[in-house]
Amino acid sequence: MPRSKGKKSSAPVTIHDVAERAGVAISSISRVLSGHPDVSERMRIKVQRAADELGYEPDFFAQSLRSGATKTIGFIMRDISNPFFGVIAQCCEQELRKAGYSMLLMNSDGDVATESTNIAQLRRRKIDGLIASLVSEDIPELNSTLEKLNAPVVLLDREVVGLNSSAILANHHQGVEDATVDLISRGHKRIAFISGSTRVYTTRDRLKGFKSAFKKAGVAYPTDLVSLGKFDAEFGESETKRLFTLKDRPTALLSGGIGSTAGAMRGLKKLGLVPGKDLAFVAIDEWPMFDVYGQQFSSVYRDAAMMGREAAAALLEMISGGSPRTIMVETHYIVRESSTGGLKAKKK
Amino acid sequence: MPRSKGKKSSAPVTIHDVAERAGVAISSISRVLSGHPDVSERMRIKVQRAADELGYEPDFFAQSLRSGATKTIGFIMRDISNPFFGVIAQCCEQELRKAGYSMLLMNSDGDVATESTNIAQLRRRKIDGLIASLVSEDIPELNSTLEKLNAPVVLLDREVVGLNSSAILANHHQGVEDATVDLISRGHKRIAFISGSTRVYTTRDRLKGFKSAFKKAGVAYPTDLVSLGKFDAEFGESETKRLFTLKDRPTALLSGGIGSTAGAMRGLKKLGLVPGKDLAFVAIDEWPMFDVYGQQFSSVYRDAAMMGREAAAALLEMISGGSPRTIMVETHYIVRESSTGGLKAKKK
DNA sequence: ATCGTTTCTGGAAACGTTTCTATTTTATGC
DNA sequence: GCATAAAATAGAAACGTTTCCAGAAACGAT
Repeated sequence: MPRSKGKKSSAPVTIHDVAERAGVAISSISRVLSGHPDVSERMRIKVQRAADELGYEPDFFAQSLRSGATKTIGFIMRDISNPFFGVIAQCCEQELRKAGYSMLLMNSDGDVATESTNIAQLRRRKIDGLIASLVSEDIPELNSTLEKLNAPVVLLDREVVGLNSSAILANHHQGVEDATVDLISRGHKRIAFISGSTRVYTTRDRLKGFKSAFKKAGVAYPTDLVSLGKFDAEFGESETKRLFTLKDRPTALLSGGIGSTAGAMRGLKKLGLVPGKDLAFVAIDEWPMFDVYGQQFSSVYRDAAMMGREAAAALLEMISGGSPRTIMVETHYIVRESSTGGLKAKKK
Repeated sequence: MPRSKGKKSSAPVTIHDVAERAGVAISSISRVLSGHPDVSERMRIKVQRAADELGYEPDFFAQSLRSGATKTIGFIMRDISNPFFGVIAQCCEQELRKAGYSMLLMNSDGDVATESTNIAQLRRRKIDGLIASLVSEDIPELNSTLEKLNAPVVLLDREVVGLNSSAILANHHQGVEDATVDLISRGHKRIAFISGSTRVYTTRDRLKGFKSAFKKAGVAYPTDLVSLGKFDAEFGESETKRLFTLKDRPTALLSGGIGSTAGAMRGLKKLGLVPGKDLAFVAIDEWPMFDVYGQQFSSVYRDAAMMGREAAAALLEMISGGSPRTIMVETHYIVRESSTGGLKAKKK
C-alpha cells in the first residue's frame, strides 16, 4: 500500500515541517505561536494555517530545555489517600491547571528519607514551584535542599525557620481552645490529647490552644494525658488504648489529625467505649461524612478546599514575581453529639 | 568577597563540566552514568569521582528530549478528593516511584471536555504511560485520542471497545448480587438501586448483579426503583429523596459508588430515615472508617489498594514490552447492621 | 614485527525548541 | 526619490543530553 508521499504517518510533526509548509523560517513559527509582538498579520495567518493543517503541537521537552520553564508544579504529600490531603490536592490541581500548570504528585509516606529523595527528583525535573506538606520542620539539610530547588515553595501547615517560602497555616489553637473550653465547662478535667510530633507547627499550635484553655479555666493541665508522637492511625490507636486503661482514666478525648482520629476511634471501639456516652470526644480535622453518619462526631473543622486554593494562588503569585506570604486559615469548633458523655456524675 | 575561581556558585553543573574535570569526552560521561557496557574500569572510577565531586545531576529535559523516554506516567482521575481514588493513587504512585517513574496527576472533574484537554496535555508531555478512570466509555473521539498518545494505557473499571489497553475491572456483579440476594431473603421486594450512567462498565456490571439476584429469587425486578444517571452526591441525594417519597416507597436501598452513597446518606438524613431501622441500606464501595463508626453500614467492598498496585504493575509490564491484559478484582458483600431494618411486618 | 580482532574513547550529529543577531523589507519624513 | 528609522524576517547559536561513527589503544595469534 503506497503511503501518501512525503508524509510519514507516524512521525510527529515538528516546527520544521510547519516552517516548510508555510514557506518561512522556523524562528517565525516560534514567534507566531508564542505571541511575539513583532509579527505581521500576513505571517500570523500563514503560519497559523500551516500549523493547524498539520496539527502541530510544540514538543514540551524541547520548549522546556530551551526556555527553562517547565509549567510543572511539584506536590509532595505525606499520603494522598488521606482524604484531607485529597481535597487539598484536588482544589490545588484545579487552580494550577487553569493557569496552565501540571501537577507532579509524590507521597513521602511520612518518611523523611523518601521526602528528601522526592525533592531531589523534583529538582532534576526543574519544577517551577513546590507545594508540600512536610514530614518535619527541623531536618538539618531541609533548608538547603529546598533552596537548591531554585523554585518558590508553599508549605502546608509548616513553619521552617530561615526559609523564604509562603505558608498556609491553620489557626489550630483557636479551634482547639474553644473545644477544650467547652469540655471543661461541661465538667471535664481529665481530658486526653493525642496528636503528632511537636516538631511540626500543627501540633505545637494545637497544644497551645489546649493549654490555654486550661489556663483560662484555672484548671490544672493534665500532663499525663497528653500524648504527642505521630500522626498515623497506629499511634492513635495504641495511645488511646493506653490512656483509656489508666487507673485514673480520662473522661474526654481530643484526637489531633485525621490519622489519629481513625486510630482513636478504632481503639475506643476495641475497648468497648462509645463516644458521646462513655467519653466525650472531639476530632481535630473532619473525616468526610462526619456530618451525615448517624452518630455524630464533634470536630475542630478547617476548610481543606480553601487551603488548596490558597496554596495554588500563593504559588502562582510567587512564580510571577510576588513575594512569599503567610496565609492563616481559621478553624471552627463544631459541637455535635459526641461532645456529651463521659461524666457519670452529671446526668441530666 | 572573592569567589572561588572558575566555579560559578549558582550555575548548574552540566555534563561538560564533568567531562572537563575528568579530562575525558562528554560521551564517556554519558556512557559511564547510563551504565553502558563498553567502559573501562579506570574510566568508570575517574568519571564517577568527578561527577560526585561536582554533585552532577543530569538534566531531565535534555535527557528526555534526546532519548524520548520521560519516566513520567499520566494519571487522570475524575476526582482525587474521592477517598477511593485517593487510595488507588497512593498505592499506584508508590509502585511507580519504586520503578523510577513520576506521576502527573490530573482531575477531569467528571467532565468529558476537561478529560480530553488533559489527555492532549499529557500527549504533549510525552508520557510513557497513562492510568485513567474515564468519565465515559463511548465518547466518539476517545479511541483515537488515546491511541495518539502513543503510550500504553491502563483503564480503571472501564471497557473501551477496540482499544488495545489493559484494564483493572472489579467484579461488581458478584458482590451486588450477593447483597441483593441477602436483602431479598430478608423479605425485601421493593429495593431501590442508585448508581451512575450505564455508559460505563461499573454501572452495567452492578446492574447485572442486581437483576440476576431478582431472577434467581423469582421475584419481579422493580424497574421503577432503579435510578441510573450520575455518580455524584447531588444525583444520589435527589434520587434518594425522590424514591423514598414515592407512594409505594422502597424498603431497602443499594447506593452505587462513593458519591452516590454520600448523597444517599444525606438524603435519608433529611427525610429522617435511619438506615438499619427505617430501611435496609447497602453501600457499594466503602467510605473510609465504615468499619469503626458507631453505626455500621453494610457494603460491597473492593480493594482499592490492590487495584492501584495492579494498575501500576500492568502499566510497567506494558512499558517494558508486555501485552495488555485485563485483571479482575473481586468484590465482597460485607453484612453489617444497616442490612437489617425497613420491614415493619418482620420484627423478630 | 605484523595483522586482525576486540575493547574503549573522542568527536560530532542529532533531539525540537527559543532567542539572539543580522539582514531584509517597509514605512516615514524631508 | 533618498536617507533614515522602524518593523518584520531569516539564520544560526544555544539548551544539555544521547547515540552514532570512526578511530585509537590493547591484545592475541601468526
